[in-house]
Amino acid sequence: MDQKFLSPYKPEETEPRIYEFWLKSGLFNPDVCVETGATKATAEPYCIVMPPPNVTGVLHMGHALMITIEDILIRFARMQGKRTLWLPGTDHAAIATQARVEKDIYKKEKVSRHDLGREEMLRRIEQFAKESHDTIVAQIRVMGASCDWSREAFTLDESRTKAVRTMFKKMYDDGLIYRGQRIVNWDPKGQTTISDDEIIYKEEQTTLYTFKYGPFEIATARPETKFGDKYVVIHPDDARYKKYKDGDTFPLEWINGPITATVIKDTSIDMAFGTGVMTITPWHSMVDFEIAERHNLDKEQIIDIYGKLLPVAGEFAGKKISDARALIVEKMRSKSLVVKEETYTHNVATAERTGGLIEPQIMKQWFVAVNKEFTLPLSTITGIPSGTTTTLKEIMRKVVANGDTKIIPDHFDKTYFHWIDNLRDWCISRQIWYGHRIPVWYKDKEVHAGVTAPEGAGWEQDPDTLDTWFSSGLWTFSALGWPEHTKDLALYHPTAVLETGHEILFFWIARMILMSGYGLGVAPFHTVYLHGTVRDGEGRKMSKSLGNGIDPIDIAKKFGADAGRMALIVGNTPGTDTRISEDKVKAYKHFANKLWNVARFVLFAIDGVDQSEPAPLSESDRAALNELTAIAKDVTEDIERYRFYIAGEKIYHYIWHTLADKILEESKPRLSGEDPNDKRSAQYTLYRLLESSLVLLHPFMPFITEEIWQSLPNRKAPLIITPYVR
RNA sequence: GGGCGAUUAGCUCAGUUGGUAGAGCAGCGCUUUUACACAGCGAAGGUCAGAGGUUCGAAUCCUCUAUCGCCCACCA
Repeated sequence: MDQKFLSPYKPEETEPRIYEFWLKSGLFNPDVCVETGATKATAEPYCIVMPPPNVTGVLHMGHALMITIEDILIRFARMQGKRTLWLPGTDHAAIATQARVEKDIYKKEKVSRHDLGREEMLRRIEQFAKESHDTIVAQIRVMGASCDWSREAFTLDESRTKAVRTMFKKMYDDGLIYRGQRIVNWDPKGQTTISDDEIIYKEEQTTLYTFKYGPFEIATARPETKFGDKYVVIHPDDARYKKYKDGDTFPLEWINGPITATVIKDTSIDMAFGTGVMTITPWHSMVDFEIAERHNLDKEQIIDIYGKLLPVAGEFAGKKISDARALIVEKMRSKSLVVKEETYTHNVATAERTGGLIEPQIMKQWFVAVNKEFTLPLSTITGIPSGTTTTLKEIMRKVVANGDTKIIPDHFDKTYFHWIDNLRDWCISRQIWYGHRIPVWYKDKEVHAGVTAPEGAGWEQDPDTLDTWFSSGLWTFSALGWPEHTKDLALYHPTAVLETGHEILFFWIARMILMSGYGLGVAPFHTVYLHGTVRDGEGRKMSKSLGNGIDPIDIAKKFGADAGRMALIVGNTPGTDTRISEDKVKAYKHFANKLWNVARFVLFAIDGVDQSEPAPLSESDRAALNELTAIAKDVTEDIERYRFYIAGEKIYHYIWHTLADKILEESKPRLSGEDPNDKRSAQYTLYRLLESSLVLLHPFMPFITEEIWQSLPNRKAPLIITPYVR
């Protein structure tokens, strides 16, 4: 017996060594598994494309949970003999990464990206992204992830750029991508548009002013936008204003002098709010914009992209809106137009990345039309046969509704449908520098969309970049080599499982379904497994400001990655938040040591002899072996049904409280007893039970199980490719 | 405002198709017995948020109420 078993288990010594052993074996690569005969070439393919972590810094425990679940699925599939590929990668995360680097640079050097220029700024971001990437890869390795590093992809590398441009052109040619004047969420601080999903609403206390507006009274929290308001909107059923007809005009005295206003009747007005009358600012409000669109009204810009007032504001032109508000109210007072001022609490839209106050603007942007009909030439999507006319929205809906993709836990499909049904056209252009530049070139009135720049001089590329979710949406197939017809793509797509946090169901999962459904005519994955948020011991979200974040590397150092993995998995049901504390991890470190000592005992008991030759068994030993067979079957079924939280616990419980506490104890007198047959039966049984336990536990605690496996007598194949059910 | 989920032992959570409640941690008592004190053995601890209903039988299915959490939308 190896001397190392005489002292307690040391994960910090074992884990890096075992990971190196796996890397050297090449067995993370399915092609190597086929070459060495570990996997049959004809075996069923099984693929997970890793959700690419953002290269914005370091991984947190949420990523650790993701890595653990996926590694369990992957190791389980590989041990079942499937042709198993786990493809790792990272995401450039355009806005998030640029904002992070801009912040760092400003903190250190007090300069903005505009001071540095596009080229230098991009150089700095790429440098940061590379360092962050290396950190992330190191963290993923520490967790024991058995992913194929030879296939690693990046959402902004050459191959993925080609995929993005190919998809853009295809959608453009199909009329699904268009450029239009539309109201967008403008972040004056970040100087970019952002998507609806990147907005965070913050509660704010402000003053609600009621102004006299001709014969009406109107309420507003934003006096500084009111300069151009020349439409007054009333609900058609509002009895108080029956005498005013749609289209009536009337003169009135307004902020900078007399204007003429027009009455508009629209059912979107809430009669119960304030006076039931409002004026609209279509250029700077989503709701107002929609009213203006419905009635074909004029739209006028009041505020520029830096948050300053335009000449329409007269004497206030050039002032920042934050400074202008009080001055405008003062002027309104002097003209006796202020009727009422009251304290008012409402939510203001802010940008998730920069914290800037969102100012809606009408701008020329690129959009993906989600309701526009087109013909899908080749499709295996249930309910959308090849050659039928459909919409992107319909694809997103049917893939989930008809079960091509199953979401776990299933109650999330309600949330998903709710989102799909309220979906508007997707604004995909961003005014930032880091990311995929829009593959469109202009020359005078000519527009060229393509994978490469057009021939000839005088073409200028669109300065904007694409929403990062555009490239993420292609991930399942771009990572496998699309648009090239690669062997990997044919073999591994659609992928088996997409495992991620539920907070990106809309951002990402819906868009992957859109892209794969549209581009390839298939659902990108059979199953979506959504894990919950990992919280600290007190139930708080882990964050930098609270300082309660746990680095997976620290956990691995202190308790072992195996223990960290078990702590994240056991009792953690899909879609539900989980708490992680050092106490819980410590418990599984103890378990690792328990298993270590079981191995020590068994190795000692078998006298260093290979016990794989069957022996005549006592009745109780036969029962013990049968019991384990039953547990193995049970656990296999649990994993197949994505119940890792219970599978892990069952194996834990078996090893500790059956194998160690009962079987081991009962074997002691038999091992030192007089009956050689009984001793042999006990030895064989102990050996078999240990062996099977290691197999069962391997997907959960890969390091220690492989380490012990390697110490068994006459061991040839690594545990990582040993069949799961024997 | 709309939607989703949760409420089970002191704490954190399981409980798969309905069959008189389970685990870890903490705590209590005993034990340093030659695999392990990162341990063993033992005991204790819950009217399963509340009310009503379906059923031979409900933590589990249905209705309502309360509390908490999350997501979406956002009112001038």
